[in-house]
Amino acid sequence: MASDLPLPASFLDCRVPREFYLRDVVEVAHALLGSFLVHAVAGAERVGRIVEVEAYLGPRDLAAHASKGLTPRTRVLFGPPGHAYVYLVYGLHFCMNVVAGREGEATAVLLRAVEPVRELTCRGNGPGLLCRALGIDKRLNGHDLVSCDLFVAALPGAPPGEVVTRPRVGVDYAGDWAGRPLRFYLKGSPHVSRR
DNA sequence: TGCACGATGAAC
DNA sequence: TTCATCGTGCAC
Repeated sequence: MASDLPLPASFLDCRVPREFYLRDVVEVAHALLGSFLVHAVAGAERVGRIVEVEAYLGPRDLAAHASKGLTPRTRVLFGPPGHAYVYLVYGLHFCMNVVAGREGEATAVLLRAVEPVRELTCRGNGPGLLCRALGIDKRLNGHDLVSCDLFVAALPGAPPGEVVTRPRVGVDYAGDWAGRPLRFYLKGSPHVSRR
């Protein structure tokens, strides 16, 4: 791993609390970089270190799903923070967001890439691959992240490293919002998605 | 009820 | 650059 800290036998003790998500979405996006996404499957912890994220700023953000308003699909986005918003893109791949901010703000962080740490089935450089690697699909939509089977963990004192800021990927349709610098990734990580 | 189009990934 | 593949939102 990029930061060769000793890893715990189980990441559950390092799980972040609800308050972690109850902050400004850009702040949460930065806090997620360098932390760990954990999915416990059949007794095994699948773990990836988050190296790339994007922030989506709610209904006013034309690139965000929340800009469609409250619909059956965006229900989870408008709900309480610390929950997973998982959806199908292009009929093929799943993407996972973390709901952030206050309930009703519908702000969220898209998890775009992880560095494989433990028990991953493939590489995780890209939002679709990330979900595939960790075994995340639509069934986890709305799942509480303050739980024992899908959660974010942060090691105390883990140095996140230098962060690169760029426009978000694949949102050219969003007008003025397309160019906003809301994509963040760890500089030099070979596990970020390309483009 | 139908239709256009994705917050992608992989192949050509 | 093209294509796979299907849920969603919106037009009609």
